[in-house]
Amino acid sequence: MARHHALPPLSEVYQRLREHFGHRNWWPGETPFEVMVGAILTQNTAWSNVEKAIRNLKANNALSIKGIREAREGELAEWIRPSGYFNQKARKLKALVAFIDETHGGSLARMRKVPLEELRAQLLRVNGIGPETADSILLYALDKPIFVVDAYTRRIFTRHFYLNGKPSYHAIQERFMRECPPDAEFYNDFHAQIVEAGKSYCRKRPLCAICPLEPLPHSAEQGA
DNA sequence: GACCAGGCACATC
DNA sequence: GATGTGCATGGT
Repeated sequence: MARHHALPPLSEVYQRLREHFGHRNWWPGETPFEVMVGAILTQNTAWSNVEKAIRNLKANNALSIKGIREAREGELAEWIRPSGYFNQKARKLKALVAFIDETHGGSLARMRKVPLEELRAQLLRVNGIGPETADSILLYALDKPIFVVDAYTRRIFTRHFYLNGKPSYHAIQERFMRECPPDAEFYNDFHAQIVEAGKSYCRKRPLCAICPLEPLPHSAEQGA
């Protein structure tokens, strides 16, 4: 089914979300490194589970570059067990720290100085870091102006006819970054608004009353 | 007891 | 390049 009139620009979508949810300026995490760890632990996992894992890491003084460097992978896995996929994620945390050590001398300050595109390419080579995790780290831990695409983004904007078919991660990211100013603060809050809206979206229903976006008569998913 | 959640690597065609 | 599968916990 096609739309017969023009969609509001993405900036207006952002404004509507923001009026509904208020400013988020978001990512739960006290330090940039904690944000990086959270980005890995939350892969395909509810944040409530990640919180338990983060608490365990803190309780064992392991939520730091040094802490993860010195921990054995086995005990790391036990600490992060509540976040699921704990064996894989323990390996991923080790890989992240090894990358920071080997490529940036163990310094986030040095890492932050690397230009966006180069740093993104470096991150994508690290085991366990794919496009979304890389972009979450760049935007939320390092304040780089890059738009994070996630399952909520895909679902919501497909249902509201901004996306058709099954566009790639890159295609969706391009769409947002072409229409929006390259501003880290803006990308930060926009993505936060999308997550907030996504959480209140019922997965199986075309739309929810709470969704501040324009109500639609039917779902746009499944090639409609 | 299914089904799901802020993915990713790897195998296979 | 597209598609399928394993990874694993805790909440609904």
